[in-house]
Amino acid sequence: MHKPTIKDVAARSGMSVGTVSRVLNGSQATSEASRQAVLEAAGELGYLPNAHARSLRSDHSGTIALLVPDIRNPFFAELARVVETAALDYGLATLLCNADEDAAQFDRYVEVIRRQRVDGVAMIPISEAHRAIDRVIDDGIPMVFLDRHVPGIEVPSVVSDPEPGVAQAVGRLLSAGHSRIGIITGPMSSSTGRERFQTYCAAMAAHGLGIDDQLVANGDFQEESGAQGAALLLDRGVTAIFASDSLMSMGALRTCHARGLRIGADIDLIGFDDLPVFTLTDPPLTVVDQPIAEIGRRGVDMLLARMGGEQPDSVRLPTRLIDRSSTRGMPDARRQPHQAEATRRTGSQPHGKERP
Amino acid sequence: MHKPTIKDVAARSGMSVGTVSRVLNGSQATSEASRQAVLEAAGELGYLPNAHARSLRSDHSGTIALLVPDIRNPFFAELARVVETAALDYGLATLLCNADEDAAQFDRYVEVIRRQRVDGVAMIPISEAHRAIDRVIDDGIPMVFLDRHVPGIEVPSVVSDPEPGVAQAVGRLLSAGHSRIGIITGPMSSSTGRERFQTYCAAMAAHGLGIDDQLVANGDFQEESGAQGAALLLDRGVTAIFASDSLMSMGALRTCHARGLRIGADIDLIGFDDLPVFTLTDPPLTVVDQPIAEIGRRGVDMLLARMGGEQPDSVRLPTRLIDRSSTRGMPDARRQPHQAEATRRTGSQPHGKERP
DNA sequence: ATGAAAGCGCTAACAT
DNA sequence: ATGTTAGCGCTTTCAT
Repeated sequence: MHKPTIKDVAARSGMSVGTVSRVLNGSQATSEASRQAVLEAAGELGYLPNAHARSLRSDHSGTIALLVPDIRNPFFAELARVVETAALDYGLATLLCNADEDAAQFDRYVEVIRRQRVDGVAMIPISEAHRAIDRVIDDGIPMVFLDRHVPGIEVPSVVSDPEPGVAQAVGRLLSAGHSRIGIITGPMSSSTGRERFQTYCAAMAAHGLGIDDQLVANGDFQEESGAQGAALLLDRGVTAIFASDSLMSMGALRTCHARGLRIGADIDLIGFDDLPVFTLTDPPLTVVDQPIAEIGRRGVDMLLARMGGEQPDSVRLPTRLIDRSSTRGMPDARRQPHQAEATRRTGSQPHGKERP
Repeated sequence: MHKPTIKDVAARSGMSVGTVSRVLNGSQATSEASRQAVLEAAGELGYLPNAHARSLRSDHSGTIALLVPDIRNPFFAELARVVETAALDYGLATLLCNADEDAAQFDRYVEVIRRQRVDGVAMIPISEAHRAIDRVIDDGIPMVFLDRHVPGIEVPSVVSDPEPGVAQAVGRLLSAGHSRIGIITGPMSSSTGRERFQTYCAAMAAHGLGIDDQLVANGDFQEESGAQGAALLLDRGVTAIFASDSLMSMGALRTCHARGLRIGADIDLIGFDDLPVFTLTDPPLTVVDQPIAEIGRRGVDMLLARMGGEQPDSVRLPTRLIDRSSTRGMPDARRQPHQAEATRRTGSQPHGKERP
């Protein structure tokens, strides 16, 4: 019940605490004999160093914080897993900070992060939390942004570039004969919301199509806003909908179902972010996919570089379209949707994120 | 950049560090005058206590660990959110430990937990990690089990009782005319895998139906095993399938789709665990639902009780059937599945977990 | 009510 | 190569 300290190990091994510390940390030279003695004593005692004592002295805690807007969002859950696994590979434990879509909770977690003296922070920023983010920077805690960036804040980021995927999506819809293509946007306060909207506008413009207000419904990345946005757009007579994230895609799906609309026939729908379940929805959903695993992995690498005093450059990773059955250009889709999907799935694993 | 310490606050306020500490912790008596002076100085300095120094001295860290098998599993993601939010309400930060379905990673995290001297552990145990779990207990770290329990380990748990939901599920299938009802089980090494299987057997027996080997496919709570299990069961001529978790339900769904089977007509399917997206699958899925939010909340309450030295009793929370369209007893379901669902959704919010 | 001082477990100088 | 020791920032006696 009493936890052995480094003193106990020293006593048992007949070495001094200094030597014990040195062998345990692999620092400096130690004789093989004392190494053995220390390791044996530590093993027998079941000694585990007290992380707090170590942090207090050495000023690094062996932990990073991951601050996400909403862990229930499958995109962030997946990202959390990638980050946490990559961090553990570097010997770092991850403090999960889930803002739960609440700026106040975001602030509370920033305070936790600062008290806990974490070695680094991987954050999906929300712009309402500008103040709190500044505090982290002022504290000098190394930080990287994941998925989103905040203009005016000098923090390296790894985000995806919506352009290629969105251009393909709009192209897909256009070649299926649509011209009134509505969009359910994310919040304009987030870089992802803005950029997905802008690339959609650009893609439309590239085909000579302007954007009028009738074509855009403002959402907030939550399912409910997707459902409402779809309803709005449908009432305005759009023939195709592009939803800016997975939760809003689900909302749009729900609205179409509720209205008895056949997606891919009566109305076309393309989502943003892929989820395993989107191959099983009615119908399987065509989506713009982003490379989550790579965002997470490179994010952690970047954070480690920052922790090492480097100034890594921000990176943008490309998105791409995954063509399934929610666009009418696939006439057979309604009849044998899953056969087609099942066949395609045996091919290469895009971004390595599909389940085995 | 240099972080102010309690000494800086003491100097600035003209008080001693002892008084500053007392004011900051609200412990013992302090005069109103010194209170003001200290608080003002702390505010001006932007002082935040160093959590490590505090932990080292006072032997409690203000953190708990949450050890989950796989954060990508939506069930655990939701549970993580509930636990983390409840913990924060008590001023506790949550260390996310994602075993990633890997016993070795589970062990590594247990070591992290022990070094970090967390105040408590909320764990979804995996039986292969018996040894690691024992270490936590030996260390005297307060712990509770969530979702699963491990026979022979004396740790209070909050789990759901599959019986009512599974009995309803089997009853539902039986009254739809089935007799060859197959099950895709979870691993028998987990209490949830075992109990869901046992309650299924009991429900079948209650109706005079025995279980032969042909009716059971062994799964491991992962999607792939659900897909394979469904294939196996289908080949053996079952007419209905019960899948023991949400990922395996998705796998079963996938297999049925790939074979061109119409669920709710050619084959009936009931899953375990509800997910928002299951209202949108083809068809909407009938499931046994468990009260995740309550499991998480009561788990944290129980952990706090343990941390306070109490010996709380384990609790079991009931499951229940959510009847959607994947059983043939709903002849209209195939035609207007979502209309029906949409209507029902406007009713009471079961377990408060459906999105608004 | 407050100050002085010990000490939590550890690492890193500084000795030797 | 190893021992000795100061001190990281804080809480908590023990005095006063």
